[in-house]
Amino acid sequence: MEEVDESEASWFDGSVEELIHELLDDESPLFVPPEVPESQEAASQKSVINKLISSVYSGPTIRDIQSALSMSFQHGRSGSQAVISFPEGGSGKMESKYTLRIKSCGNGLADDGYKWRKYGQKSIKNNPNPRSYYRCSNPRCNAKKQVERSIEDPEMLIITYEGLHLHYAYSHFLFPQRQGNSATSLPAPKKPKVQQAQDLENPKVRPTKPEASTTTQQQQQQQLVITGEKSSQGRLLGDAPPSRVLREEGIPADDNAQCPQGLLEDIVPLLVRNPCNSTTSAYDPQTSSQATSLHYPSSHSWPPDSAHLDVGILSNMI
DNA sequence: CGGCTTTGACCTGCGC
DNA sequence: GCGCAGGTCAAAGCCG
Repeated sequence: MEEVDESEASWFDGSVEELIHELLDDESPLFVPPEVPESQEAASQKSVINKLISSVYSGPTIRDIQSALSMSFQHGRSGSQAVISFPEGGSGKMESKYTLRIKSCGNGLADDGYKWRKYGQKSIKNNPNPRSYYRCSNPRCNAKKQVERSIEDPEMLIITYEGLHLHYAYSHFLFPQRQGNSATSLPAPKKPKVQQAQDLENPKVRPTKPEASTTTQQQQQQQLVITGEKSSQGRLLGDAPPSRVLREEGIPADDNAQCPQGLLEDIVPLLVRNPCNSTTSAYDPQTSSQATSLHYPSSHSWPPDSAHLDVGILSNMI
């Protein structure tokens, strides 16, 4: 693996445009195979695998991210605000991990197009809100995510993704033609049970009437805040499936909105890319699952009413 | 009946 | 080595 450039690991505290310019220096694909201490044999095996992955993985690049983010901000209407910052990185250990912070005013759930299965919940020290652990329900996929609420802002969801999805997003298969909004195209979520689960994860914050709050949510969507970490190589790293070619450059926003599922979705979740497409819909925040891990509809982990995104991308490299 | 959530127990890593 | 905190397991129960 390449050397860590500590200078790149510092927090970036500027506008999204500035960050994008920074990032554009790097045209490398986002997917970087993890590097861990390993035997020579294992290393050589991994090398072969990496080559295979490289041969089929041709994106997304930082430019793709830029494209997506730009699109998101366009959709976000006037007043969209994005602040991207990178914390100190370079712990030395590479992690295919990134965190997102989502300020939600609805059910507090989010949808990333994947189907998750909850496998644990744990109360965290100094945080009254428990942390939930989810695994991709695809048995061959090692992607995981943790969902917890911020201490400072109970409406803020902190979602940590880890691992790579070795498959397409479920929504890609189920709703390949859907128009822009994953949420609107979804069957109405069932699951009243959610409320119970929701109380668990968010005992203090109770969503008000979702219908009534729609307007407010749309207004709040105008604020988009992204923070995060990037790899010490200046490379964003997410749990992108390694097999999809993504070319968003030159694609009209609308076209892109019609095919929101893709590699980029794994890096920049659906809502980040189309934050405003997911308003007023059949999506009922009150009935959607807290667990985000039932069937596809309820497994959508990005609430259409999310008003505030705080994306952090962790990828500490050696 | 299958798939999922819940939840207590167990495992593991880390700091002291 | 011990204790704590975080992460995972797995049995039980729920739900459609």
